[in-house]
Amino acid sequence: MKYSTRDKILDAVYKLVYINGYNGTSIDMILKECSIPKGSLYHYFKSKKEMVLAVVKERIAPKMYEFYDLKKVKEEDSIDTMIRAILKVSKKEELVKFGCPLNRLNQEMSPVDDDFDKAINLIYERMKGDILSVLRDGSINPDVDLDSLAQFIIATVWGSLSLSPKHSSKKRYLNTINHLINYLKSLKH
Amino acid sequence: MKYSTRDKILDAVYKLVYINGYNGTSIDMILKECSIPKGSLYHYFKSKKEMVLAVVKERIAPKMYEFYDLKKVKEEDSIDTMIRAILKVSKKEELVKFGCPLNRLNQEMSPVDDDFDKAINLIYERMKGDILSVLRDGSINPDVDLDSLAQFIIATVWGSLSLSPKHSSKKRYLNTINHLINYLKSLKH
DNA sequence: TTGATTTTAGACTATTTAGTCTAGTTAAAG
DNA sequence: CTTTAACTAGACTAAATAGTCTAAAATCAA
Repeated sequence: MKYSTRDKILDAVYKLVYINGYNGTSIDMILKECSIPKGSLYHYFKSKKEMVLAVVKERIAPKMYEFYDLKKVKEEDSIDTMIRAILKVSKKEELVKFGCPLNRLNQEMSPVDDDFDKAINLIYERMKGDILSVLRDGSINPDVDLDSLAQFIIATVWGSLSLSPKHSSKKRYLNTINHLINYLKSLKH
Repeated sequence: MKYSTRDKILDAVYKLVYINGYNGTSIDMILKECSIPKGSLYHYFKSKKEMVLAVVKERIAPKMYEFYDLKKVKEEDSIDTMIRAILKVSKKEELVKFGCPLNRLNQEMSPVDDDFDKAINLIYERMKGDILSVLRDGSINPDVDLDSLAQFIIATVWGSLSLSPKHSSKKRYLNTINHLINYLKSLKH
């Protein structure tokens, strides 16, 4: 299994854009990071934007589905499944340290570029759908609106991860998110 | 009361950086936005970075303290005060549309620049302190950790505001944040 | 092996970037 | 009115930016 040039590029761009943002990452930084010449880069991608959109689809999306993978943490009770997924996030060091890569790019690019907005929202909607389907076949108090609850869960996790990157820690995340867990427990039927 | 050049610059930079980010805002964009020559800009600020740091201190900070101003919404019960403050956020159109300006800049700059990290964290800590002092003289269940609760409130509000700028609305914010309000109510002693 | 295709290589270009510099203008202070 | 200081004006510079282009090298199919 060889490590293709295209994969090398996508990995480097993922890493650099995650930390420096889209506008904070230059083509030269990317070339240096993965030691390839410019010709190769523009052989695989027709522009910087196309390249980063590819990263969204081929790197960020799978990571998001994996981070919040609900099948792997399935419990008998749907609330317990959610709680396990939320706790599992704390084990991903990069998430705790730098926040959610999708949320970061979303904040930078969605207000100024429709293509990013669409690509990112697609992932967001699927995540929300995944959460919803877990919540639906659970034992949740029937007068709770599940759609807004799914949204609330994502918003709270993202928000907790976004508090001051430099001073973040697993412990801080767990302390914050503990309130979400308490709330979820209170919704059990 | 005259509208000084310096104020004009700070207002323009606030607006442009809010939407386009630090790296997405060029000096030329700023000059165009407020129709002043380059010489004036560099007369008042020695660099782009100094200028945006001034915006953080003189524009973003006051706005944050105002957005979440707890004195103006004071109720008898501290939980009710918090709830009113959280609901008041929905009335600020720019917040609902583009998210929290402090959080946006924080995500872009804190991981890559210590000066921004410090300036932003100072504001964050003061906000947290303001919230804490309200929570403390209230009727909250004594085994609730107030520090992490304050953090949870900020994280949840910021997270709710950051969900897909383009598709945000007052209604969506209120739906999401309603779960936070339910949780806060459940903490009453 | 041969011929075609894909991939690498990096010099080059046009534009944009932050920031400098000097001369001119306006306002304030005496 | 005069002198000094604050401010405006924008041409200019050096570096960085995204992207182009042509030629060479490696890979693949016959």
